[in-house]
Amino acid sequence: MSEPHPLDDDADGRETSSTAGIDHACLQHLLGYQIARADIPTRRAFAHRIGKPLNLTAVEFSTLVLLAHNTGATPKQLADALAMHAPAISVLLDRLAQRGLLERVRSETDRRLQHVLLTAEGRQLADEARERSLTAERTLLQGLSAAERAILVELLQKVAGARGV
Amino acid sequence: MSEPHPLDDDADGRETSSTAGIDHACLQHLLGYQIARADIPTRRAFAHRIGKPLNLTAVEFSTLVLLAHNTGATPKQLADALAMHAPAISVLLDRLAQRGLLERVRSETDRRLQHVLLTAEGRQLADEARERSLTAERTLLQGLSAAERAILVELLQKVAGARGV
DNA sequence: TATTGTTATACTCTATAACTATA
DNA sequence: TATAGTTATAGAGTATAACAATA
Repeated sequence: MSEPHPLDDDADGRETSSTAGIDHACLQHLLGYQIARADIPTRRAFAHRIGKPLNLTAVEFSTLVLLAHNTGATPKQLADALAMHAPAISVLLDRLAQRGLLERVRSETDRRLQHVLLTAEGRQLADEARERSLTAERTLLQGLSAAERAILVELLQKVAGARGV
Repeated sequence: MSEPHPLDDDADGRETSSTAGIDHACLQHLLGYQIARADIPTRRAFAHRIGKPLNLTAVEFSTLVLLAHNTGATPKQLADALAMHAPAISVLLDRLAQRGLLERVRSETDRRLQHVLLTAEGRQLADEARERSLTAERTLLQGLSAAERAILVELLQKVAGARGV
């Protein structure tokens, strides 16, 4: 996407080679396509800077950061915030608990509920991860000005809040 | 995301209820998080307007549209354009071929290559799908001005072209 | 009767290795 | 020796149903 014109044909009209790219101008205007494409370097940057070194998936990262700022959140709240289903959150929390990063305690006032609490180790990892996320973000968005970054985030928030159907 | 302040606590400092949302301001500035959130209504709109009525996944849709504008593209070119691995494209094309939407013909000049061609039915479905995508796009982005839409697409393209690592 | 959370299960996606046929 | 494409397979992610405990 950084090349000026990544089309197949040369200027003199030579046949398309099998290794050259094809023209995706027909999809460029579609938000879903652009989101999917922007997601690729974003996930790669996450994996490189956070995921692999800290052994965290994207949702594990989000869960830890959310819990660091929302002490005692319930699994249901996490599921809603992360757009995940209850069973997925359940096994996710199992995994993080087994690593000693968090604990689940029954609510006193409503014994159906649990409150999820980070351990000291969990909080430390959450802080480390969030710090790394700032570096990763800078590297990923170095082609954009500060104003452009702010606009991008704002517009994505508008899309996220859209009804869509 | 459309509410002004979707925080847990009421103004008088009442305790967080289990059903209220939690504060994700700590993640709001992260591009990966925003992309993941914007992806949700986008995929929902796709499924509602195109995926279910036309029985197409997002990559199947993209494949048909790409082929409609790049007659005779090779599986490798499609794999590169869609950021998919060769085996995934292989079974994807199998599925679409079995539905009578496309055909694969061996290249005369290099018999390792195939050229993928839409059938009349495939081309018709591609046209129908692309037409529906315009409607879906309008509905999804009705909260944004035309200028904002253009900026959003442009900024996402910049991100897609970023090195990121 | 409704809600929270768990377990079990199935289905899709993705990733890799191993193979063929061509060059 | 390298490339295009296929098959087989394993792994992760995601979805639903069935269940237990509590309200």
